[in-house]
Amino acid sequence: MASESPAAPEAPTTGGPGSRGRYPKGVRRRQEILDRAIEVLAEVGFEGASLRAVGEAIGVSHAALRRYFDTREDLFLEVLREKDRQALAEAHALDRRTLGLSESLEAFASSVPGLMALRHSMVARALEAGNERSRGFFVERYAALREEALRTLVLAREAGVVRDDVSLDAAAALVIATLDGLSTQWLLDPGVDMHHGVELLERLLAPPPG
Amino acid sequence: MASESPAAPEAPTTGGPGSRGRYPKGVRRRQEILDRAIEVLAEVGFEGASLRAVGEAIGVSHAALRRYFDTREDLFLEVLREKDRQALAEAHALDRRTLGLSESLEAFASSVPGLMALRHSMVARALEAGNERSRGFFVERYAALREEALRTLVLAREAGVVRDDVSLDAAAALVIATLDGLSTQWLLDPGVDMHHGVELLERLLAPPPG
DNA sequence: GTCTATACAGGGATAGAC
DNA sequence: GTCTATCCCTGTATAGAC
Repeated sequence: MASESPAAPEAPTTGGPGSRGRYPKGVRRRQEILDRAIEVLAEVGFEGASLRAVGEAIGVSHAALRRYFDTREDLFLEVLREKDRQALAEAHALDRRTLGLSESLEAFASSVPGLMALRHSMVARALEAGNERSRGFFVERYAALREEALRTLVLAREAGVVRDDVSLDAAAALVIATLDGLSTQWLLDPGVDMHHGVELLERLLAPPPG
Repeated sequence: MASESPAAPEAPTTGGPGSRGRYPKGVRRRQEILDRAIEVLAEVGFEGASLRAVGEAIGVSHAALRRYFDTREDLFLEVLREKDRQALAEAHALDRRTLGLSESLEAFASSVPGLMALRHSMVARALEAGNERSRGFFVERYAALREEALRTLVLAREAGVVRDDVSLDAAAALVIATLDGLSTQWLLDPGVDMHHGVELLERLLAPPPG
């Protein structure tokens, strides 16, 4: 039907002109590559994922990757962003009237090992000076996680499963930190039982039976 | 006095023969290099610390570094190990009859930003396949941290500041996870108040006033 | 517009000179 | 014990094929 000639491109998905991969065809291709990259990254993790290795696994040259992603870091961030989108979509189906930390735990740990290692590596990069993209991404991400946790905690308090004398803001940061920290320990040593820790926190947050 | 000729070396510090840097002279030199490396790493972090960059800052070639440390990863692990030793020595002076999470927090965050980023990067590496040295180091490290936390919790319970109905083992993992996770959030966004989170956990662990 | 081919600077690891 | 020279791999950049 409609011609896709460059003279009359369908509207770019974002306002920024001059960028690459903004027009429908390129957008589709970019998404294809991103999807494949997610699979590859899940397998090989951060270190094994040189642009050349990823490109070869996908069937393109490493230079082609950089047509769609400005930099290696960018590609990885997009992978994590996409994974977050998927996880969020799944989470939306969950019941929110209990604290549901254990469920959050599932979502947290559900990521394939490779992607968990990737995320950890990217957080580490974000902490180094001079990686502003990564830093911005994770600052926003953790802020969003805390907000999400806060919403859950508000509902949980209304349901009567959270003590009245705790700051929900502080509790939100604590919950995220717990999931984060316990998953690190568990990834290092599967003998560490994450559920014990999570259940403990859930119980500590609950109001005393009296 | 005593000759230091290779024919009659003073006893190696460890039993492993054939290793490098085992004899007094080499041990001293190795410690010198390690001390300097700690300073450099604290400044430049993980990414900025190529062997060539570290070597240049110290005044040796990158090849010389590898006389004392098998690999770059090895050098970094030794830096972290040495830092842990120092931190442990300082911690021994602390009062153990309160939970003292805030104090632990200080010790935790006291590391220079560069070293915190370094530690994070090395943990990330430990999670990837094929980095057995790093993995082993951090598996042991977290186990030691949990043990230390457990000892503190036992004393704290005797002092009456920890609820009777919580598993101290689970609490130990939880405490470490909290310090770990909160410090990540704080490093990313200094607007996050770690003390709030830590105090909350301390209060949640405390027995109800009734 | 999309991709390949190629060049470059810098990395860790290694061998051999002194 | 330390250095220089070298190897192969990396991310990044650019030129030009189609």
